[in-house]
Amino acid sequence: MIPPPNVTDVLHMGHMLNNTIQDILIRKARLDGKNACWVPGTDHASIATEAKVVRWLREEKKLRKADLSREQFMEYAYQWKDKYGGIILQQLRRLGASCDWERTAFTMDPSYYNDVIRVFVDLYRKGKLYRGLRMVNWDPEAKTVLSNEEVLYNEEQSELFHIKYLLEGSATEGIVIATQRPETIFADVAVAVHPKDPRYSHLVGKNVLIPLIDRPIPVIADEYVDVEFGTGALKITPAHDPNDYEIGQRFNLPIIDTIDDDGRLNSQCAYAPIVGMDRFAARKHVKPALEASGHLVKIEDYRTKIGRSERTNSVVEPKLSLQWFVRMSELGEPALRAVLDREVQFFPDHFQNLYRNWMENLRDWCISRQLWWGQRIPAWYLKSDGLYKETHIFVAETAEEALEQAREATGNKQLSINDLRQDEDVLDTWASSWLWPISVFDGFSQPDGEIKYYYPTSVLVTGWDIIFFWVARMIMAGYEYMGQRPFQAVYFTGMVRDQKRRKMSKSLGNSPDALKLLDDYGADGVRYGLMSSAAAGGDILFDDKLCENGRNFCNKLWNALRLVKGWQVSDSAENTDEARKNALAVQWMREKFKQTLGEVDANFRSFRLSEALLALYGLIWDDFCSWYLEMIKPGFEKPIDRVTYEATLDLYADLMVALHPFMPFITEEIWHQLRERAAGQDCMMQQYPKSNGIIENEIIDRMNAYTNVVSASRDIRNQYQIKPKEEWQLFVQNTDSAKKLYEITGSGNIVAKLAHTSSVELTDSAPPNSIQFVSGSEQYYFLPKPENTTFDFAVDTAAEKEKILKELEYQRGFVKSVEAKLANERFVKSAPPHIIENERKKLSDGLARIKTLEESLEKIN
RNA sequence: GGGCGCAUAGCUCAGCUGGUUCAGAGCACCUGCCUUACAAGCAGGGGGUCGGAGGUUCGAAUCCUUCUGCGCCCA
Repeated sequence: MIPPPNVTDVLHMGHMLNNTIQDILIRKARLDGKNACWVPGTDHASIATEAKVVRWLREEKKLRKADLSREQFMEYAYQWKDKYGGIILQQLRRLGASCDWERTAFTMDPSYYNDVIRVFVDLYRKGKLYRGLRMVNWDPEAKTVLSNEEVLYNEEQSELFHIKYLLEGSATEGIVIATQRPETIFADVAVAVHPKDPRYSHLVGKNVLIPLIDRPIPVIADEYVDVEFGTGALKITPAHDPNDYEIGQRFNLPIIDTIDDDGRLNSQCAYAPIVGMDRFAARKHVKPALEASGHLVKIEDYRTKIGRSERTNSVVEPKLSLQWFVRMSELGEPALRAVLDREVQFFPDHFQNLYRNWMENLRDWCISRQLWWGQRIPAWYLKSDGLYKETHIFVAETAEEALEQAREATGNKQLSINDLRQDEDVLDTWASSWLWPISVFDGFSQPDGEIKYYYPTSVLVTGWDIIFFWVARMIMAGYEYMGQRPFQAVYFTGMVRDQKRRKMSKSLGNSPDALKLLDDYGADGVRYGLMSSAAAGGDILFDDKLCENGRNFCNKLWNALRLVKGWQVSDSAENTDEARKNALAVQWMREKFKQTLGEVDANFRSFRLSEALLALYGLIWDDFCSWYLEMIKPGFEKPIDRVTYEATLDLYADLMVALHPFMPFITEEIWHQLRERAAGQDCMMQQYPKSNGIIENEIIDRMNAYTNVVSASRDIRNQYQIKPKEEWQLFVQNTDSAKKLYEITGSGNIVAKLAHTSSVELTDSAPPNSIQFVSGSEQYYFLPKPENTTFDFAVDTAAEKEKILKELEYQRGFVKSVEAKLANERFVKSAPPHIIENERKKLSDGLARIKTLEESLEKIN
């Protein structure tokens, strides 16, 4: 499942990471022979898009939203969407995203829109959707509700009033509360203290009187109260503060709403002198009154965050308003169980703790938004009831149906559509995107169609920041409407951060230009860069350097192609000997490939994609390029034998298929360059190489021994400043193990070729003037060819001796620890057999090595 | 206040079921090489005892407890 990006989005780092991961999974699935489907699309993103449209209207069309009708606005909004929306889908193609483009969906497509409405009606009929009070951000100037995003918080200077509420029946005893809003004390319904606060415990349960009006209210105890803040006593005003509202609900307290839509005190306010005044004027008025009555203890200067309307800059008033809610209790239960039972598996799995914590504390979901861009709520009210006082609600998919309901309910057959008013609000964006896995396969309108084939889907890839907004709700919708999970696995990506660990965002301006990155490093380079350090769930600190690695890797791949394609191929008979010698390298490379594929497969199964990529990177760069190609590379201006050449092309092509999910462009290109391909034959449609079959560890160990000898001789060249290309001689002490090591055809050739020696020969005695070294448990001698008398060098015996002594010391310590382990009865008794076996082998290898080292030391002496 | 996570090389991070594929990768650094695929490269090299303390175990970077220092989410 693709998380649909907002229709307003342009490609940024988060999208690139997210979609690269999805593309890797989808390409791998395709190569594994599965019918992989990846539905792309966009989300209408009500708030973000509406804000953009409003700005566009203001700047381009010189129009204000307030001057437009809803219909006009929507027309403009669709115009905007057609012109500027969905750019991101084009940009995703550049990244290589192999979506099923003909399936592109949009959460406001007519059919999708209908699904959302259908679900709303259905939930309402099932009693899982209701209308209730909720605290919203109210702009008293614009007289509109603001979304959280439209409220700007800034520190401002304010005053904290300490006001004494007298205990009922007492002239002196009382409780002092601290508030910034003395004009709201007439809406108070309680005073709350912390249950463990000794200062007030004796007052809990008693009544205190609101100053100036002397209305009694109870003193209650609640954990919410901060003992440190103010006086530790909090006035509870459910109508004018969200937290107070919560406490009021818990204690079943009444709600007294004293402020009208325009910010003026209304008749609910029992203190007559301020009724009709603006809230700030009222505050000014209350101050001297409290002072005169002796209730005002003191006023403190106070800095606090004040929320102001983005549009009018007026101070936002928390206000209770009627909103639509989805009842979460029943929906949440199966969704929680699904994750706990691993019906839906999270990667990394610790996110299920976060999920559980949230799901066990579910609050009902407010799904109405005071916007126009979105699915309009399909609820109608009788106009005669008056705005916001609706007692008759008709929820239906169409206005006609609602009218029908209204006629029936009122018994008035004469009602017309003009007597009804449709709810002005639209639905929360997530109330459409939670249906994505069902709706994109037409699951609601054609329940027996392709939804049957594609649902449940396999994997969802998304950021953990929307685990509640989106993931949890899709799971809920899945069980509610399909009776089963929407996906088997959820892969959580981390956030892309910059070098200072800040989240990359447009407002900070710290996000690299995604398109420029693609230009600079190529899509494959960027994909490599993103993936090489992106373990599931972990944030990635993005650095261009990572993409540089990716680009360099592409370059490496390309150069290897140049090398291989530059070879002349010979079919002549004398090359069969060459082929026999090369067979060892070919066989080794195949085993190594198989071994790595095993790791890659395991990594894919557990979504360790960066591990899989790094395994392939190492295989291709080190094993294939640095070792294998050098082993089989023909001499200057010499041809390569046909057998080895063909085997190499096959290996190379298979490597490209294996790497293809990660770097689709270059692998496709190289795959085509390697051989003539029939039309329609593509790398992306091949079969992923199989890791099955037993791995011949013996050949891998053997090759390890050879490459160690090569490395040791290169080290010596470095030390003695011997030119890499200068041909020397290499002898190995004639022992049973040495004979065995070099009995295989081609083994000596490989070592001699890579170490640039004329050959590797067995010798019974140390050749004079040779440099000794030990590799594995063999003793080697390295010396110039006899004719190369010009070469002037002296063996640094002291240094050689020191090196051997150091190595001896290490090996002896090593053997000692292994011996101690094996002598430990409890170890031998309780450790699994293969561990013990391994320890025994370590011991014998170590002992053989010590023996060789000791002999080597003697020779030097 | 509740919850989640992190601490391993100079930097960014891997390290799965506890055991020589356990201390690893890339970058950075040092030495030598423009070697007839590749200087965006090649060949070598130095560098960490796995945040501190305790415990479980024959055996701990890995499991448990605790402390310290960070980061995030919810309130």
